[in-house]
Amino acid sequence: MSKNYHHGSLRQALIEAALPVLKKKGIVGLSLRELAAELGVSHGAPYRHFKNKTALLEAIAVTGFNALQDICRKAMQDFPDDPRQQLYQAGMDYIFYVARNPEIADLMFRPGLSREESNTELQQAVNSAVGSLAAIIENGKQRKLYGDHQTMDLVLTSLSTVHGLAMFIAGGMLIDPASPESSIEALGKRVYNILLHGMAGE
Amino acid sequence: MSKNYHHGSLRQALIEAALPVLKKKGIVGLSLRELAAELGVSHGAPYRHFKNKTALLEAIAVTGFNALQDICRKAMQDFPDDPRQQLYQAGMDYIFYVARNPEIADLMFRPGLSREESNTELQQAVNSAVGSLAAIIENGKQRKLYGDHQTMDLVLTSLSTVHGLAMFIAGGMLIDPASPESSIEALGKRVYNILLHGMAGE
DNA sequence: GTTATTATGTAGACAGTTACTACTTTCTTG
DNA sequence: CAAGAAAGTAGTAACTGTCTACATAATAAC
Repeated sequence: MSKNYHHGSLRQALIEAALPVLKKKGIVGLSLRELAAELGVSHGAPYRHFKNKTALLEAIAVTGFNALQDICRKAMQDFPDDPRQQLYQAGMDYIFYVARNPEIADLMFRPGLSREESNTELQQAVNSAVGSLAAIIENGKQRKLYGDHQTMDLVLTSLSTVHGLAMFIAGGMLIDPASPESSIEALGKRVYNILLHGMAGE
Repeated sequence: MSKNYHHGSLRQALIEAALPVLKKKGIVGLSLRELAAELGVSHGAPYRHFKNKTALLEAIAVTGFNALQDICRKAMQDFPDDPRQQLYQAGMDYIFYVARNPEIADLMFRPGLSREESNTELQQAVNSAVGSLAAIIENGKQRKLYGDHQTMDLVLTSLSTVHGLAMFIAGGMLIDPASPESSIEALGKRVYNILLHGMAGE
Protein backbone atom coordinates (compact mmCIF):
# COMPACT_ATOMS: atom_id res chain seq x y z
CA MET A 1 0.00 0.00 0.00
CA SER A 2 1.16 3.41 0.81
CA LYS A 3 0.52 5.66 -2.09
CA ASN A 4 3.40 7.72 -0.77
CA TYR A 5 5.94 5.38 0.67
CA HIS A 6 8.34 8.01 -0.45
CA HIS A 7 7.57 11.38 0.96
CA GLY A 8 8.93 13.18 -2.04
CA SER A 9 10.62 16.12 -0.42
CA LEU A 10 11.33 15.06 3.11
CA ARG A 11 14.53 17.05 3.36
CA GLN A 12 12.83 20.34 2.68
CA ALA A 13 9.82 19.36 4.79
CA LEU A 14 12.09 18.67 7.76
CA ILE A 15 13.70 22.06 7.46
CA GLU A 16 10.35 23.80 7.33
CA ALA A 17 8.86 21.78 10.15
CA ALA A 18 11.85 22.52 12.34
CA LEU A 19 11.39 26.29 12.19
CA PRO A 20 8.31 26.69 14.39
CA VAL A 21 9.72 24.19 16.85
CA LEU A 22 12.97 26.10 17.07
CA LYS A 23 11.06 29.31 17.55
CA LYS A 24 9.02 27.86 20.37
CA LYS A 25 11.42 25.50 22.12
CA GLY A 26 14.89 26.39 20.95
CA ILE A 27 17.75 24.18 19.84
CA VAL A 28 17.63 22.02 22.94
CA GLY A 29 13.93 21.36 22.54
CA LEU A 30 14.13 20.26 18.94
CA SER A 31 13.89 16.56 18.27
CA LEU A 32 14.29 14.73 14.97
CA ARG A 33 11.89 12.06 16.12
CA GLU A 34 9.21 14.59 16.82
CA LEU A 35 9.67 16.10 13.38
CA ALA A 36 9.45 12.67 11.79
CA ALA A 37 6.23 11.91 13.63
CA GLU A 38 4.79 15.25 12.68
CA LEU A 39 5.48 14.54 9.03
CA GLY A 40 4.01 11.04 9.29
CA VAL A 41 7.29 9.31 8.60
CA SER A 42 9.28 6.78 10.57
CA HIS A 43 11.79 7.93 13.13
CA GLY A 44 14.75 6.79 11.09
CA ALA A 45 13.79 8.54 7.88
CA PRO A 46 15.40 11.91 8.71
CA TYR A 47 18.78 10.21 8.85
CA ARG A 48 18.54 9.57 5.11
CA HIS A 49 18.82 13.31 4.65
CA PHE A 50 20.82 14.54 7.61
CA LYS A 51 23.75 12.81 9.19
CA ASN A 52 22.64 14.05 12.58
CA LYS A 53 20.72 16.76 14.36
CA THR A 54 23.51 19.27 13.92
CA ALA A 55 23.48 18.71 10.17
CA LEU A 56 19.83 19.75 10.07
CA LEU A 57 20.63 22.89 12.01
CA GLU A 58 23.43 23.70 9.61
CA ALA A 59 21.14 23.19 6.65
CA ILE A 60 18.81 25.76 8.19
CA ALA A 61 21.72 28.14 8.58
CA VAL A 62 22.43 27.67 4.88
CA THR A 63 18.93 28.84 4.01
CA GLY A 64 19.63 31.97 6.02
CA PHE A 65 22.77 32.75 4.07
CA ASN A 66 20.99 32.06 0.83
CA ALA A 67 18.32 34.53 1.88
CA LEU A 68 20.99 37.10 2.63
CA GLN A 69 22.45 36.58 -0.80
CA ASP A 70 19.05 36.95 -2.43
CA ILE A 71 18.46 40.14 -0.48
CA CYS A 72 21.76 41.60 -1.65
CA ARG A 73 21.14 40.67 -5.26
CA LYS A 74 17.64 42.08 -5.20
CA ALA A 75 18.92 45.34 -3.75
CA MET A 76 21.44 45.60 -6.57
CA GLN A 77 18.78 44.99 -9.16
CA ASP A 78 16.38 47.45 -7.61
CA PHE A 79 18.87 50.31 -7.42
CA PRO A 80 21.43 49.61 -10.10
CA ASP A 81 22.79 53.13 -10.03
CA ASP A 82 22.74 53.87 -6.30
CA PRO A 83 25.16 51.78 -4.25
CA ARG A 84 24.29 53.54 -1.03
CA GLN A 85 20.65 52.75 -1.48
CA GLN A 86 21.67 49.19 -2.30
CA LEU A 87 23.40 48.93 1.04
CA TYR A 88 20.59 50.55 2.97
CA GLN A 89 17.92 48.49 1.29
CA ALA A 90 19.78 45.23 1.78
CA GLY A 91 20.37 46.08 5.42
CA MET A 92 16.75 46.87 6.12
CA ASP A 93 15.52 43.82 4.23
CA TYR A 94 17.87 41.66 6.24
CA ILE A 95 16.64 43.19 9.49
CA PHE A 96 13.05 42.43 8.61
CA TYR A 97 14.03 38.96 7.50
CA VAL A 98 15.66 38.31 10.86
CA ALA A 99 12.70 39.82 12.69
CA ARG A 100 10.46 37.39 10.86
CA ASN A 101 12.82 34.40 11.22
CA PRO A 102 14.89 34.89 14.35
CA GLU A 103 15.38 31.17 14.75
CA ILE A 104 17.19 31.03 11.42
CA ALA A 105 19.46 33.97 12.10
CA ASP A 106 20.21 32.44 15.46
CA LEU A 107 21.92 29.57 13.68
CA MET A 108 23.90 31.53 11.15
CA PHE A 109 26.99 32.98 12.78
CA ARG A 110 27.81 30.45 15.38
CA PRO A 111 31.19 29.00 16.07
CA GLY A 112 29.77 26.51 18.51
CA LEU A 113 27.54 24.47 16.28
CA SER A 114 29.69 22.09 14.34
CA ARG A 115 33.25 22.94 15.27
CA GLU A 116 34.35 19.48 14.25
CA GLU A 117 34.56 18.92 10.54
CA SER A 118 33.93 22.10 8.64
CA ASN A 119 30.73 21.93 6.69
CA THR A 120 31.60 22.71 3.10
CA GLU A 121 28.09 23.54 2.02
CA LEU A 122 27.70 26.00 4.86
CA GLN A 123 31.07 27.55 4.21
CA GLN A 124 30.18 27.97 0.58
CA ALA A 125 26.85 29.61 1.41
CA VAL A 126 28.66 32.02 3.70
CA ASN A 127 31.15 32.87 1.02
CA SER A 128 28.45 33.45 -1.58
CA ALA A 129 26.44 35.72 0.69
CA VAL A 130 29.49 37.67 1.74
CA GLY A 131 30.48 37.92 -1.89
CA SER A 132 27.17 39.53 -2.76
CA LEU A 133 27.55 42.04 0.02
CA ALA A 134 31.11 42.69 -1.11
CA ALA A 135 29.78 43.39 -4.59
CA ILE A 136 27.52 46.10 -3.18
CA ILE A 137 30.47 47.63 -1.39
CA GLU A 138 32.57 47.40 -4.51
CA ASN A 139 29.89 49.23 -6.45
CA GLY A 140 30.23 52.02 -3.97
CA LYS A 141 33.97 51.99 -4.04
CA GLN A 142 33.99 52.43 -7.78
CA ARG A 143 32.03 55.61 -7.25
CA LYS A 144 34.45 56.76 -4.58
CA LEU A 145 31.80 56.54 -1.86
CA TYR A 146 33.88 54.74 0.72
CA GLY A 147 37.18 56.54 0.95
CA ASP A 148 40.15 54.26 0.85
CA HIS A 149 38.94 51.64 3.31
CA GLN A 150 39.56 48.05 2.35
CA THR A 151 36.52 46.28 0.95
CA MET A 152 36.80 43.43 3.44
CA ASP A 153 36.90 45.82 6.38
CA LEU A 154 33.78 47.55 5.12
CA VAL A 155 32.02 44.25 4.58
CA LEU A 156 32.90 43.07 8.06
CA THR A 157 31.82 46.29 9.68
CA SER A 158 28.51 46.61 7.89
CA LEU A 159 27.60 42.95 8.18
CA SER A 160 28.46 42.87 11.88
CA THR A 161 26.45 45.96 12.57
CA VAL A 162 23.40 44.92 10.62
CA HIS A 163 23.36 41.38 11.90
CA GLY A 164 23.85 42.52 15.48
CA LEU A 165 21.14 45.10 15.22
CA ALA A 166 18.81 42.56 13.68
CA MET A 167 19.45 40.09 16.47
CA PHE A 168 18.81 42.70 19.12
CA ILE A 169 15.56 43.64 17.50
CA ALA A 170 14.50 40.04 16.99
CA GLY A 171 15.44 39.03 20.51
CA GLY A 172 13.86 42.06 22.09
CA MET A 173 16.91 42.36 24.32
CA LEU A 174 17.44 46.08 24.04
CA ILE A 175 14.38 47.21 22.21
CA ASP A 176 10.74 46.75 22.81
CA PRO A 177 9.94 43.78 20.58
CA ALA A 178 6.47 45.17 20.07
CA SER A 179 7.93 48.04 18.13
CA PRO A 180 5.90 48.70 15.03
CA GLU A 181 7.63 48.30 11.71
CA SER A 182 7.82 52.01 11.30
CA SER A 183 9.93 52.43 14.41
CA ILE A 184 12.19 49.58 13.38
CA GLU A 185 12.68 51.36 10.11
CA ALA A 186 13.45 54.60 11.91
CA LEU A 187 15.98 52.86 14.11
CA GLY A 188 17.56 51.24 11.08
CA LYS A 189 17.83 54.59 9.40
CA ARG A 190 19.55 56.16 12.40
CA VAL A 191 22.00 53.30 12.74
CA TYR A 192 22.73 53.37 9.03
CA ASN A 193 23.43 57.05 9.32
CA ILE A 194 25.88 56.43 12.16
CA LEU A 195 27.52 53.66 10.21
CA LEU A 196 27.91 55.79 7.14
CA HIS A 197 29.07 59.03 8.72
CA GLY A 198 30.61 57.79 11.93
CA MET A 199 29.81 57.91 15.60
CA ALA A 200 31.91 61.02 15.91
CA GLY A 201 30.08 64.21 15.13
CA GLU A 202 29.52 64.82 11.48
CA MET B 1 31.72 8.43 54.82
CA SER B 2 32.13 10.92 52.12
CA LYS B 3 34.29 13.71 53.36
CA ASN B 4 32.56 15.79 50.73
CA TYR B 5 28.99 14.68 50.49
CA HIS B 6 28.39 18.25 49.60
CA HIS B 7 30.47 19.39 46.74
CA GLY B 8 30.68 22.90 48.02
CA SER B 9 30.39 24.84 44.83
CA LEU B 10 28.74 22.56 42.37
CA ARG B 11 26.94 25.34 40.57
CA GLN B 12 30.14 27.12 39.64
CA ALA B 13 31.89 23.84 38.93
CA LEU B 14 29.17 22.86 36.48
CA ILE B 15 29.51 26.13 34.63
CA GLU B 16 33.25 25.73 34.35
CA ALA B 17 33.10 22.09 33.39
CA ALA B 18 30.57 22.87 30.68
CA LEU B 19 32.86 25.28 28.85
CA PRO B 20 35.36 22.85 27.36
CA VAL B 21 32.54 20.48 26.47
CA LEU B 22 30.68 23.25 24.67
CA LYS B 23 33.83 24.23 22.86
CA LYS B 24 34.42 20.69 21.71
CA LYS B 25 30.92 19.31 21.13
CA GLY B 26 28.59 22.28 21.00
CA ILE B 27 25.22 22.79 22.60
CA VAL B 28 23.78 19.59 21.24
CA GLY B 29 26.65 17.52 22.57
CA LEU B 30 26.48 18.86 26.10
CA SER B 31 24.93 16.59 28.72
CA LEU B 32 24.24 17.33 32.35
CA ARG B 33 24.84 13.71 33.27
CA GLU B 34 28.26 13.76 31.73
CA LEU B 35 29.13 16.88 33.67
CA ALA B 36 27.87 15.29 36.86
CA ALA B 37 29.97 12.19 36.30
CA GLU B 38 33.01 14.27 35.51
CA LEU B 39 32.60 16.11 38.79
CA GLY B 40 32.08 12.88 40.70
CA VAL B 41 28.54 13.66 41.66
CA SER B 42 25.27 11.87 41.08
CA HIS B 43 23.27 12.46 37.92
CA GLY B 44 20.50 14.26 39.74
CA ALA B 45 22.69 16.75 41.54
CA PRO B 46 22.86 19.36 38.77
CA TYR B 47 19.11 19.79 39.00
CA ARG B 48 19.54 21.24 42.48
CA HIS B 49 21.22 24.18 40.80
CA PHE B 50 19.67 24.40 37.38
CA LYS B 51 16.07 23.80 36.51
CA ASN B 52 17.13 22.26 33.23
CA LYS B 53 19.84 22.20 30.63
CA THR B 54 18.77 25.53 29.17
CA ALA B 55 19.09 27.17 32.57
CA LEU B 56 22.73 26.14 32.70
CA LEU B 57 23.31 27.61 29.27
CA GLU B 58 21.69 30.85 30.37
CA ALA B 59 23.84 30.97 33.46
CA ILE B 60 26.87 30.73 31.19
CA ALA B 61 25.50 33.58 29.11
CA VAL B 62 25.24 35.61 32.30
CA THR B 63 28.94 35.14 32.96
CA GLY B 64 29.59 36.55 29.51
CA PHE B 65 27.60 39.68 30.19
CA ASN B 66 29.28 40.07 33.54
CA ALA B 67 32.63 39.86 31.78
CA LEU B 68 31.50 42.54 29.35
CA GLN B 69 30.53 44.75 32.23
CA ASP B 70 33.88 44.20 33.93
CA ILE B 71 35.66 45.02 30.69
CA CYS B 72 33.75 48.28 30.35
CA ARG B 73 34.38 49.27 33.94
CA LYS B 74 38.05 48.47 33.69
CA ALA B 75 38.36 50.57 30.54
CA MET B 76 36.76 53.50 32.33
CA GLN B 77 39.15 53.15 35.23
CA ASP B 78 42.18 52.81 33.00
CA PHE B 79 41.44 55.90 30.92
CA PRO B 80 39.32 58.13 33.12
CA ASP B 81 39.88 61.16 30.92
CA ASP B 82 39.73 59.64 27.46
CA PRO B 83 36.30 58.32 26.51
CA ARG B 84 37.40 57.34 23.02
CA GLN B 85 40.20 55.24 24.40
CA GLN B 86 37.68 53.75 26.83
CA LEU B 87 35.56 52.62 23.92
CA TYR B 88 38.47 51.31 21.90
CA GLN B 89 39.99 49.50 24.83
CA ALA B 90 36.70 47.93 25.86
CA GLY B 91 36.04 46.84 22.31
CA MET B 92 39.43 45.22 21.88
CA ASP B 93 39.25 43.54 25.28
CA TYR B 94 35.87 42.16 24.40
CA ILE B 95 37.16 40.86 21.08
CA PHE B 96 40.00 39.03 22.79
CA TYR B 97 37.61 37.74 25.43
CA VAL B 98 35.37 36.28 22.73
CA ALA B 99 38.35 34.88 20.88
CA ARG B 100 39.36 33.09 24.06
CA ASN B 101 35.81 32.03 25.00
CA PRO B 102 33.80 31.68 21.81
CA GLU B 103 31.48 29.18 23.42
CA ILE B 104 30.37 31.77 25.96
CA ALA B 105 29.80 34.53 23.43
CA ASP B 106 27.88 32.04 21.36
CA LEU B 107 25.26 31.89 24.10
CA MET B 108 24.94 35.57 24.80
CA PHE B 109 22.78 37.19 22.16
CA ARG B 110 20.44 34.43 21.33
CA PRO B 111 16.72 34.87 20.93
CA GLY B 112 16.23 31.16 20.53
CA LEU B 113 17.46 29.91 23.87
CA SER B 114 14.82 30.55 26.41
CA ARG B 115 12.06 32.34 24.57
CA GLU B 116 9.52 30.97 27.02
CA GLU B 117 9.64 32.65 30.37
CA SER B 118 12.05 35.52 30.33
CA ASN B 119 15.02 34.84 32.54
CA THR B 120 15.21 37.71 34.98
CA GLU B 121 18.81 37.13 35.98
CA LEU B 122 19.91 37.09 32.37
CA GLN B 123 17.90 40.16 31.54
CA GLN B 124 19.45 41.95 34.46
CA ALA B 125 22.97 40.97 33.44
CA VAL B 126 22.26 42.28 29.95
CA ASN B 127 20.99 45.55 31.32
CA SER B 128 23.98 45.99 33.59
CA ALA B 129 26.46 45.33 30.82
CA VAL B 130 24.66 47.61 28.42
CA GLY B 131 24.50 50.22 31.14
CA SER B 132 28.28 50.15 31.52
CA LEU B 133 28.75 50.57 27.81
CA ALA B 134 26.22 53.38 27.83
CA ALA B 135 28.25 55.06 30.54
CA ILE B 136 31.29 55.03 28.29
CA ILE B 137 29.26 56.57 25.51
CA GLU B 138 27.83 59.14 27.88
CA ASN B 139 31.32 60.09 28.94
CA GLY B 140 32.05 60.84 25.33
CA LYS B 141 28.84 62.71 24.79
CA GLN B 142 29.61 65.03 27.66
CA ARG B 143 32.79 65.93 25.83
CA LYS B 144 30.87 66.47 22.61
CA LEU B 145 32.61 63.56 20.91
CA TYR B 146 29.53 61.99 19.40
CA GLY B 147 27.58 64.73 17.74
CA ASP B 148 23.92 64.69 18.58
CA HIS B 149 23.27 61.00 18.11
CA GLN B 150 21.13 59.35 20.74
CA THR B 151 23.06 57.37 23.33
CA MET B 152 21.02 54.25 22.74
CA ASP B 153 21.66 54.35 19.02
CA LEU B 154 25.37 54.66 19.63
CA VAL B 155 25.33 51.82 22.13
CA LEU B 156 23.44 49.60 19.74
CA THR B 157 25.70 50.39 16.83
CA SER B 158 28.97 49.91 18.67
CA LEU B 159 27.89 46.80 20.54
CA SER B 160 26.52 45.21 17.39
CA THR B 161 29.68 45.94 15.48
CA VAL B 162 32.07 44.77 18.14
CA HIS B 163 30.14 41.63 18.99
CA GLY B 164 29.71 40.75 15.33
CA LEU B 165 33.36 41.30 14.60
CA ALA B 166 34.34 39.24 17.60
CA MET B 167 32.12 36.36 16.53
CA PHE B 168 33.54 36.40 13.03
CA ILE B 169 37.04 36.29 14.38
CA ALA B 170 36.23 33.59 16.92
CA GLY B 171 34.37 31.47 14.39
CA GLY B 172 36.97 31.90 11.72
CA MET B 173 34.21 32.40 9.18
CA LEU B 174 35.62 35.37 7.38
CA ILE B 175 39.08 35.62 8.80
CA ASP B 176 41.86 33.17 9.15
CA PRO B 177 41.42 31.96 12.72
CA ALA B 178 45.16 31.47 12.95
CA SER B 179 45.66 35.20 12.75
CA PRO B 180 48.20 36.32 15.27
CA GLU B 181 47.05 38.69 17.96
CA SER B 182 48.79 41.54 16.26
CA SER B 183 46.72 41.18 13.11
CA ILE B 184 43.52 40.91 15.13
CA GLU B 185 44.49 44.13 16.82
CA ALA B 186 45.17 45.74 13.45
CA LEU B 187 41.80 44.63 12.16
CA GLY B 188 40.11 45.94 15.28
CA LYS B 189 41.79 49.25 14.83
CA ARG B 190 40.65 49.57 11.23
CA VAL B 191 37.07 48.66 12.09
CA TYR B 192 37.06 51.06 15.02
CA ASN B 193 38.24 53.75 12.68
CA ILE B 194 35.41 53.03 10.27
CA LEU B 195 32.92 53.00 13.12
CA LEU B 196 34.14 56.30 14.44
CA HIS B 197 34.51 58.23 11.21
CA GLY B 198 32.08 56.42 8.99
CA MET B 199 32.22 54.13 6.00
CA ALA B 200 31.93 57.11 3.74
CA GLY B 201 35.22 58.75 2.97
CA GLU B 202 36.37 61.21 5.56
C1' DG C 1 10.07 -4.26 -20.69
C1' DT C 2 12.55 -6.69 -17.53
C1' DT C 3 16.25 -6.11 -14.40
C1' DA C 4 20.19 -4.23 -11.66
C1' DT C 5 21.17 -0.15 -8.96
C1' DT C 6 20.42 3.47 -6.15
C1' DA C 7 17.57 6.37 -3.25
C1' DT C 8 14.41 6.49 0.24
C1' DG C 9 11.53 4.85 4.07
C1' DT C 10 10.59 1.15 7.89
C1' DA C 11 11.22 -1.52 12.14
C1' DG C 12 13.76 -2.74 15.91
C1' DA C 13 17.14 -2.12 19.28
C1' DC C 14 20.55 0.03 22.49
C1' DA C 15 22.75 3.24 24.99
C1' DG C 16 22.41 7.77 26.77
C1' DT C 17 19.55 11.74 28.27
C1' DT C 18 16.16 14.74 30.58
C1' DA C 19 13.75 15.54 34.32
C1' DC C 20 10.76 13.80 37.98
C1' DT C 21 10.17 11.71 42.78
C1' DA C 22 11.28 9.99 47.25
C1' DC C 23 14.89 9.54 50.37
C1' DT C 24 19.42 10.66 52.90
C1' DT C 25 23.01 13.45 54.51
C1' DT C 26 24.96 17.72 55.78
C1' DC C 27 24.84 22.57 56.98
C1' DT C 28 22.85 26.47 59.26
C1' DT C 29 20.67 28.97 62.48
C1' DG C 30 17.54 30.17 66.04
C1' DC D 1 21.36 21.08 70.11
C1' DA D 2 17.32 20.57 67.60
C1' DA D 3 14.69 21.87 63.55
C1' DG D 4 14.51 23.09 59.03
C1' DA D 5 16.68 24.29 54.80
C1' DA D 6 20.04 23.05 51.38
C1' DA D 7 22.51 19.79 48.74
C1' DG D 8 23.35 15.17 47.11
C1' DT D 9 21.69 10.19 46.07
C1' DA D 10 19.14 6.55 43.88
C1' DG D 11 15.73 4.97 41.04
C1' DT D 12 12.86 5.53 37.18
C1' DA D 13 9.69 6.70 33.18
C1' DA D 14 9.55 8.69 28.87
C1' DC D 15 12.12 10.28 25.21
C1' DT D 16 16.11 10.89 22.01
C1' DG D 17 20.04 10.05 18.81
C1' DT D 18 21.77 6.95 16.01
C1' DC D 19 22.98 2.34 14.35
C1' DT D 20 21.71 -1.91 11.63
C1' DA D 21 19.10 -4.92 8.81
C1' DC D 22 15.36 -4.99 5.84
C1' DA D 23 11.58 -3.38 2.46
C1' DT D 24 9.97 -0.62 -1.16
C1' DA D 25 10.07 2.64 -4.85
C1' DA D 26 12.30 5.28 -8.59
C1' DT D 27 15.90 5.25 -12.13
C1' DA D 28 18.71 3.73 -15.53
C1' DA D 29 20.74 -0.06 -18.41
C1' DC D 30 20.30 -3.47 -21.24
